[in-house]
Amino acid sequence: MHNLSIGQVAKKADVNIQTIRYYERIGLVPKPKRRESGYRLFSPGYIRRIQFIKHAQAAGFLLKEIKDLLALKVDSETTCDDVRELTEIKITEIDEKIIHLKRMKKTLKTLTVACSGIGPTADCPILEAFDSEHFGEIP
Amino acid sequence: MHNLSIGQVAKKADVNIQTIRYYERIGLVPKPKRRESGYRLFSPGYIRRIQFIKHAQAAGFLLKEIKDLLALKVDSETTCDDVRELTEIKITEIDEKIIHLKRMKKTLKTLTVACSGIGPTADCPILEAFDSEHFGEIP
DNA sequence: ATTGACTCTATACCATAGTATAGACCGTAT
DNA sequence: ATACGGTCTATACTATGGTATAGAGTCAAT
Repeated sequence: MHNLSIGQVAKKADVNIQTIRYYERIGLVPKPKRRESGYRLFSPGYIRRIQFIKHAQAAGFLLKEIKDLLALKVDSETTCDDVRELTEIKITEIDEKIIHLKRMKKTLKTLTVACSGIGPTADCPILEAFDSEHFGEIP
Repeated sequence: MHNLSIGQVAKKADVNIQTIRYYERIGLVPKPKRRESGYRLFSPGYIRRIQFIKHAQAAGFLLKEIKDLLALKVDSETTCDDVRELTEIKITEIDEKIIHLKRMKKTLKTLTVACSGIGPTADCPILEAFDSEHFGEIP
């Protein structure tokens, strides 16, 4: 089996048909060949390509960044080090997100501890905190 | 000073004018009074309301959820416990996001370690990993 | 009275990553 | 030959949280 229809690729790569067309539209995958009727014809390598995208996405890369990654892959001028650099930037970004989330969590945790759970919302310390001018400051 | 123009509120609450109109549109803030000319007239309490929204947002709540929070605040039937429940759900969500990010980070970290940084991208272990069928599996 | 700053509405646009739909056309099995 | 399913393009819509713009009208100071 050589050429696959878009439906077959979608099934094998476990993505929506529209997603494949979307990837093509934004230049994330090359334009496939076409039948005379206009139907797309995909070589089996396309499935790998889509899985590559999905894996990189799962690792935290945006489609735009994956596009860069794929460009590096093709460009013989670039080295493995370029890829590693992008990966390290991504790690830093992830670290920043984690720090941010931890800070949010800490704030909420403090508020739930202060909240007895009884009484009307009018006296709720959580809502009061959101109302405070000093919200988020370290006491 | 009693009534403020939208520009004054925007400045004091440190948000964009359009943001205030947007909040009004989605029902996050009540519709303000109007002059005869149609100009909005805000009571000073509006500034607090917008700051409440910004604080809750900084704590990780979506505008939709903040709307719920504000509804609880007004409803005399609900108790402080309802607020705490939403807050605890939010903490759980934040935890899940942190776990997800840590997993992503670990994957990328493993890949950078495997990458010598020298050689062409064709031999890059990071790109190879994204190409692998076993990506993300624990070895 | 006129200028300049402000505000009004409505609409469109940004990023992000798709999904859904309409209406037309194609491919193949019966 | 016709029915059914697949595919085509183009466009609109989803969620999220806004920002930008056009063209009209208003306010206040000079």
